[in-house]
Amino acid sequence: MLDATDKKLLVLLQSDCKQTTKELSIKLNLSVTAVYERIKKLEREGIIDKYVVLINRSKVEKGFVVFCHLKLIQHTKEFISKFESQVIQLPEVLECHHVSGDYDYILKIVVKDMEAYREFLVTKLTTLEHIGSTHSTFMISEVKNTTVVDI
Amino acid sequence: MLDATDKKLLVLLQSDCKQTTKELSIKLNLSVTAVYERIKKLEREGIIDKYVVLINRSKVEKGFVVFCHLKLIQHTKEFISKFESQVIQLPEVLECHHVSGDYDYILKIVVKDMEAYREFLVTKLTTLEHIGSTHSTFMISEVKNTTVVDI
DNA sequence: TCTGAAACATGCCAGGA
DNA sequence: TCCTGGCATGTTTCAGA
Repeated sequence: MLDATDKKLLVLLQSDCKQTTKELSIKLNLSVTAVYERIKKLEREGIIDKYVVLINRSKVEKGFVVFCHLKLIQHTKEFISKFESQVIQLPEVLECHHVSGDYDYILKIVVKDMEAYREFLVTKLTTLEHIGSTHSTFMISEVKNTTVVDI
Repeated sequence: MLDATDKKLLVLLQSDCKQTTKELSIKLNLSVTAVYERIKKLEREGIIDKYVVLINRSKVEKGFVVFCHLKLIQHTKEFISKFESQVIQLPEVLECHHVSGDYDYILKIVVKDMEAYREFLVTKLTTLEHIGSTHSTFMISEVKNTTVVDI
């Protein structure tokens, strides 16, 4: 399993994966090779999933974030899997979570502005099959948004 | 501004930032140096925000995701900024969005299991000042979760 | 599982078109 | 903004503890 050094390493990499193994080795009091092998192990085990760039959405005209709560008209297996396979295809939908409660799904949608969202709703989202109702909640400001999981 | 090559480059880096500039140069039909300079430009402009590792939450005992809708008792500037500065400190809270609608905030919280969430609610979240009410929605399954913004 | 050194690949900076 | 070339720096492998 993960020891304290692995956990520390994961926190460091989650904040900045461009650090060299040398920098990491200093922070962890290990040799360069030791760090290298620990990283490879974490990759092999699938704990490290991927290395990605995070971009500044507001600088590429994607600053408008909407949380859309959505209900299906029925909860048959067929309707669910049909809806899910279609929603995955939509690039505006960054996240789709099947959830408990009044609504079936919570979607996080990113577009340019309100007009683009209206267009998305009308031409894309509500044209999916089996959708009962939707309820849109608009983001006013982003207080916190991190990908770093504290282990 | 961003030309088509920049956009393609950003999509590639958002999916995998460990690709070498050589690999990218082939995919983009450019020289290694040209790719290198475009990346540096995107970093300078702040469009590329950071390079991070994404981990597999379920493999590190953080597979339990909760969306918590939260209301403040009042909306004075003081209460808002106090709440926001405190919620940022909580490592279990990956996201906190100030939103329109019935609730003031939507939080995305990641913990080990229901018991850990109960503990978090009782000892951390509800001890913050000025909180009116909360409504927790539990994730049943993750249909889609990407950081890639289609530009 | 760690260390240290050696081979190899890549990142990065000139200089010029 | 692009290319070619070369040096510096990084990654990766391997033997040995």
